[in-house]
Amino acid sequence: MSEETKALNFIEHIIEEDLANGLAKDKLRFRFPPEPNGYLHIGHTKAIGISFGLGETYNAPVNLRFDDTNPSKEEQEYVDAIKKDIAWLGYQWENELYSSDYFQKLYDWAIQMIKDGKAYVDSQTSEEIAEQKGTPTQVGKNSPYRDRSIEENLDLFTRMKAGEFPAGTHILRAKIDMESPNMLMRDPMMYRIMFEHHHRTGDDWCIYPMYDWTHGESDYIEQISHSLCSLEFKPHRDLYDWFKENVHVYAKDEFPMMPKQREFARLNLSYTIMSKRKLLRLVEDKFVSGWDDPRMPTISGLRRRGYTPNSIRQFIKKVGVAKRENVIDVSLLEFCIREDLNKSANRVMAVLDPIKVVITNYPEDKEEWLDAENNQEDATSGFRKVPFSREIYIEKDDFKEEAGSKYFRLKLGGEVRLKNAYIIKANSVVKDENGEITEIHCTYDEDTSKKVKGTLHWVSIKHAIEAEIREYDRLFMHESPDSDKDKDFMELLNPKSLTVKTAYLEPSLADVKVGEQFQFQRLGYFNVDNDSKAEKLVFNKTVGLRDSWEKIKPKPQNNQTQNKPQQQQQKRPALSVIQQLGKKYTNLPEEKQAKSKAEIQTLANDVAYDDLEPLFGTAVKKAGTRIATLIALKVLLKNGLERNETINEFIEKAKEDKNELLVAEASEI
RNA sequence: UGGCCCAUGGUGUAACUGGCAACACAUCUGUUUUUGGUACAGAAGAGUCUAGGUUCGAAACCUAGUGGGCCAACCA
Repeated sequence: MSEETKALNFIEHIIEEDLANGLAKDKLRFRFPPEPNGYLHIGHTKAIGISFGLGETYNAPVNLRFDDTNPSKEEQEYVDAIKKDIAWLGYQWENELYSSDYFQKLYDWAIQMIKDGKAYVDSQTSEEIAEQKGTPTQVGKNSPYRDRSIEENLDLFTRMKAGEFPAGTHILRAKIDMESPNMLMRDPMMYRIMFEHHHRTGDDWCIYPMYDWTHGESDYIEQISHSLCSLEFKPHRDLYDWFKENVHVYAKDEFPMMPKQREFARLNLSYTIMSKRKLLRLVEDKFVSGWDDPRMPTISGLRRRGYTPNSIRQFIKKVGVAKRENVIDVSLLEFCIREDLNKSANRVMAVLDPIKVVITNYPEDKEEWLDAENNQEDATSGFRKVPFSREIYIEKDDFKEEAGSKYFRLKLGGEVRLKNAYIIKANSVVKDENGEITEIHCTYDEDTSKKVKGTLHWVSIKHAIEAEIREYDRLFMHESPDSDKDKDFMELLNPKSLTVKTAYLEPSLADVKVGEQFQFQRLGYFNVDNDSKAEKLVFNKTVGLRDSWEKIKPKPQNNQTQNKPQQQQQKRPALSVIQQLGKKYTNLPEEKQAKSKAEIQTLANDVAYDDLEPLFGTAVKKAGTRIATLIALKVLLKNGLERNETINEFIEKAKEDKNELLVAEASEI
């Protein structure tokens, strides 16, 4: 709605256009229609964000409607979980509704359609019906029951409802077109018989309406203006419209507006799966502790992991809305949570992988309580006291006996600052019989004004409290575990997705409460897990801090994920580099042109003629690419390639070009 | 043997009825910093899948091709 430079997505464009064409703004109405058969996940937040977000920007009502037409799968538990998650995200629905609220109305309309010859009862088996339906490339055949009389249809259908027939014996179908290229239009099913207890209507019904019939008409009854769903429902749109137009004839006074279905691409996140079925399997096979395991992409999992509603809403905003298949990099999600927590989380000190430091010139019985700032990003957050004493823990990673100048941390003979405390200098180490360092002996200096490169976090050993820390890595090793057709997704699981550690924390954390969030200084953001008790604290690592040291530090062993991108870059074929250089060629100043040219000439030595030839067909207007091709060609010729018809043609054509550089290059041959 | 949808830096999204391809993340440089964080400043990276066409001018419009996705549950 904002009047400023708007970068609207295609759905907003549609709405703006409808508004411009006379749709009253107060007629805008949206809905989010989950089926209560599972937990909501990060993929759903996109749909939620779109519809509820539209409601917020246009100040329009958004209904939460449970699409509960299949009692065999749906449960109240899921209804409750879904409501909780949406509310937690901070969205408010106008009405809490259920498709099952409309069962009677739907039934009445179905009767009307039978009377108008638009629906009929089919009494074949599901196999027979499936066979007659044809395939995407083959048309279907009419059912032998397609031309039953209206009376017979009415009789059968009312008896279906009355429970006179066993499940599977009859269905109600819309009479549309068995030869439609759209399979959904080949006399789709409207009702099936199901003797199942429904979580809301109990045993009132034994026939239940199908999705297409129910969903569209629910939108219609609620007078939804824009019904937004994901791409796979695109083919359903024809049917959505067909049902809608037919019912409109019966109800246009009561329900004047015809809703409009539009489809967007669903969200995919790298290294994670979104299928409810597969997520369920992770739960059932006990690979995770439950739907809310912090590694799960469910909303409840993210919540337990420490993701905030705000961070998720930001994420959805940044992800955008379009119709293109996409895979969002998890780093974007991580950026969003860091951005949020950076402002709000208090900083504390915790050592996850301890090594003991003895400050030899600090008196044994002395202790001091030093001031520590809670959050420098938040002026109101204040200070707390942290205890300092002769023996402290620092991270193992923060000490090396010897290290280069790029290592800012503690090394023998070197100095570092202890955050909120003194500057220490490492003098010697104590080792055990295996040569493992057990203690680092340091001396401290009370002058804290000195400039030192590194600052370490630490914890006084005698004041430290222990806690369990759960660190998480991605659940899958594969970038898109959902789409690998050769492998079952369970094979792609990361066996090291959970690491449990015992950490030492500063004592101010003694009475934290479940859900509280902190930044463990220099390590990352952590929250107090549901399992945490006063006697045994448990923290989850929400996300690490950005770590530029991690990227540059010398790596002891090959890390697969780190090496992969580099390999790809090295493998980049010479020809594609030449093409790229060519693209920019004509825009470069002369000296850079010369440089590019030299580079192309070098690269050309690694190019085979067969690979180069296709470039001769480059569009005329892409002069740069043609120049690069020409330069490379000249190298090949010089290396002994024989001229042929194609080559001559290419050169002649170049000579006639309007681009002078190209002509010049061509003339040199 | 079909129908529909999609194609813009590594990733994701923009570019209003054709007019210098922008923003975010990621990457890389610096500066500041008692977090190798944050903040700030900057850099690199795309002639918009290909080929034709329309036009003074095309990422956008048209045609064809290529590539990807979706469509055959008494699921939603």
